[in-house]
Amino acid sequence: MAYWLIKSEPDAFSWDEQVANGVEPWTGVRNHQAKKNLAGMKLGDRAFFYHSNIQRAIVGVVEIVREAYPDLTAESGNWVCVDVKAIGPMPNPVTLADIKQDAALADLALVRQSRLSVCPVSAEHWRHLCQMGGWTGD
DNA sequence: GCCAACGTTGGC
DNA sequence: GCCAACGTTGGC
Repeated sequence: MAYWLIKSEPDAFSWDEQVANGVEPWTGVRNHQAKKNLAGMKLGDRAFFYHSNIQRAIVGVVEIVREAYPDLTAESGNWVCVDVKAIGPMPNPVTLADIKQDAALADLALVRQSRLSVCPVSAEHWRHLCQMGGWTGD
């Protein structure tokens, strides 16, 4: 199983909305590297749900429940989306400031490529971030 | 095919 | 609100 991190501006689509909706199509990605990451997602993969801009913190965990398929919100280009399902909130949201202070997370894609909205997360980083956030799920 | 100009994203 | 990073566009 692979791990990911997906970003959303809470003004546009928040964790609360994700929880309320349950399963949500993750549309609107218009960046080739992010698209490549979306296309690499497999059923059952987990992803951190990150609030950019205002809050800048990992606030929840989602699971990929449908692999990449055409993003119908795209007017042109072959963009894709996946469906994600809320698993649960991060007990203690892990802020970007926390992440940046941790040397073990220095090469996290989130830090190195701040503009990439869909990032891979290694298994070690995933465990580390779960520990920081008090996530006790699997 | 190069590069300057410009737009967008996201952190601060 | 500003700025850095980076992607895209268009002139040459």
